[in-house]
Amino acid sequence: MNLPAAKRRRATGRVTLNDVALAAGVSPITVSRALRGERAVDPELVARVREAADKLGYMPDPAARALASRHSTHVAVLIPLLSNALFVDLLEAVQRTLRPAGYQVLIGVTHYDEAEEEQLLREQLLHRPAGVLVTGLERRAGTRALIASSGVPCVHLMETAQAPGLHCVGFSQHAAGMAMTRHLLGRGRRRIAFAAAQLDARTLQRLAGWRDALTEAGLYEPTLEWLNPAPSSIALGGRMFEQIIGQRPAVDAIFFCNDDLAQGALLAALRLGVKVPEQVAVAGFNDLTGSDQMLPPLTSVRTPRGEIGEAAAAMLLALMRGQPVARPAIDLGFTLVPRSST
Amino acid sequence: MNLPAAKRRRATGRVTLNDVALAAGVSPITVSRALRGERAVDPELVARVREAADKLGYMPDPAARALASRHSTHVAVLIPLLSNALFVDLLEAVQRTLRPAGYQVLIGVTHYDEAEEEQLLREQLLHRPAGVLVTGLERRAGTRALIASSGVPCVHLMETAQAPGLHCVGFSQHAAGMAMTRHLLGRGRRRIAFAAAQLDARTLQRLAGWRDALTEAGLYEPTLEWLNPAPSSIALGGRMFEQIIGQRPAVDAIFFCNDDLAQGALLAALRLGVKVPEQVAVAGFNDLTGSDQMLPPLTSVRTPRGEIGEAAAAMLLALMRGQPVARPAIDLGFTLVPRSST
DNA sequence: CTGAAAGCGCTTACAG
DNA sequence: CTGAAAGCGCTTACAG
Repeated sequence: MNLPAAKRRRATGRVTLNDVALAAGVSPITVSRALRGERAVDPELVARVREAADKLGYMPDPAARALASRHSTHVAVLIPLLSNALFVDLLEAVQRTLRPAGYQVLIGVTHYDEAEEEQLLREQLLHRPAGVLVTGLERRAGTRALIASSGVPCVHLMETAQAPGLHCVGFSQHAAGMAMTRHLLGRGRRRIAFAAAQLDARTLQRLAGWRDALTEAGLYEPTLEWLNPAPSSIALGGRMFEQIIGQRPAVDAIFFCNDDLAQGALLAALRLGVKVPEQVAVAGFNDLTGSDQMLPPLTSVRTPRGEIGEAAAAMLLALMRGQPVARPAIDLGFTLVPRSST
Repeated sequence: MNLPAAKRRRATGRVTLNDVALAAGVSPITVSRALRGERAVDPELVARVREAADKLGYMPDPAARALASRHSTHVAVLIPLLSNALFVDLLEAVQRTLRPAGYQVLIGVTHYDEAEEEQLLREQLLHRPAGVLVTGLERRAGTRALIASSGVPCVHLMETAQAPGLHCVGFSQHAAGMAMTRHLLGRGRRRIAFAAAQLDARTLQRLAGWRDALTEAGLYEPTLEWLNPAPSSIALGGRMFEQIIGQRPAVDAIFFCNDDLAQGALLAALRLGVKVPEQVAVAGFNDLTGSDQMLPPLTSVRTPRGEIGEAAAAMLLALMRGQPVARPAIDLGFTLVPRSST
């Protein structure tokens, strides 16, 4: 190895494609192709290259690869919050599916802020991600344009709709809102309040489902809506419960848009001595951890976020590989979980 | 713009450093230096370059930058779980500090598995991160060697210790364990059980703190330790509470290693009709969301994870910039939060 | 303070 | 099926 000094000047000590090529006695480009399993390379050469690569401990440099191919192995994932267990479950499932396929997940937390989402996406796109996963279907026109013009494959999480070129995995938030409301109606409740925080797009779809179910039953009344734009939390659920019970004692059921609110409500009921479900039924959404441990156990809707994360990641994988996608819009449904709180 | 075809062949349409250089009438290298604020560049030139870059909407390519400089703008962060709010708070603080400085966070979830941690780090290191953040001080020798030989600056989260070359931000888990135990002793408790799940390094340090405080008081007894390697959860806390109360009715206080367990215990107590704190006091750790809403509100230890995330990220920032670090080991303390459960 | 040259480690696009 | 050439878009190291 008598390379001229100039050749060694910036040597990083890293094992490169070239080293493998020399060891295997082929050209670098053949190593590249053999290792990526691209095109037809003589199986015997592939074996020789593999062996040399293993022996030298060769690992491709993602930066060089990204620069040359104009695609990194990053996948950008944009979620509203990390403090909602829902999105953590989603993320874990995405990571579980994408990592073994050789992709790195870049997480962006939008805090339910459309401007922040656009800014994050703009930054992520600089890294030439191989794919993008975003939460929900609604966003700024600028953000949508950014995605479209980037040409990067994109799958939408948590909601589902049919539209040309749209890829999404989720379930009908509206139908889930209706289902829970009908469950409460089925238990004989007549004054069913809807209590929500955050008021993001999906919460509003559940609200619409509740509204439609009550209207259908001839029991809809605008004053039964309790909407609070503040972030969802156990403490807020307690306050909302006190408020509703205090101002509308005739309410006989409260459908909270998320389990943390409902859990807070159950704790407040215990504190206040309000009997659940005798005096008022309490229902939640998402079936978060702890809901089955509450007193009484909380009726909720189990949402398939793990499955959504996996299916969306699998769909993105196909898109990134240029493979055909059988169903571009997947509805994974939901499960009503009746417990003693209703 | 009459470039020969060959010049345009692989044009990406992206605005490059070269485009800015042409527009500003300087060499590309001067643009590079001006934009990075490196060395002394004529202020007038800097202004001209900035203007040209803004006008063209130039954004540097991270892959090209990483390849040439051998450092990406990624920071790898290794945490045990995303399903513990503690680490989510940590992560949010890290992101909040690192993103404005131009760094992207790559999250690795180790699931409390040392082999997985090593594997994740190995993958992350391929991306030539500018820095690494890891949770805790204990890990495999191989993982430590990987960090050391990479030469990438590394800061340790959640624990603190003095050692040459070691950078860490945290607090004394042992002292916190002692403090809570002494609080219980101060409330007249004499048979104080310690109930833990997961059994990671930090949990065991709290256990040691509990043990030392009880030994000091002449009240230590091995059978008061309830250690379960299963993942921590509200449901598990309920089961452990039932078990302890069932098998050792004389226990007059239980110190749970994490708030989720303690919350589950409080719910189980309600279910079983066990009076808290009259019959048995219940304490938790980390002061997680909802603990102040429990019935009775849960006594806990507030841990400064937000501050830890910020301080660690700031320290890493200094290391990545080659700046001196005043204090390589920062102890941010903790706060005992007494509530009605003890 | 500024620049021309070389190179980071890969892949694309073209030949054969 | 295999390869030589060129290039991806930056920064390093050396001069001046």
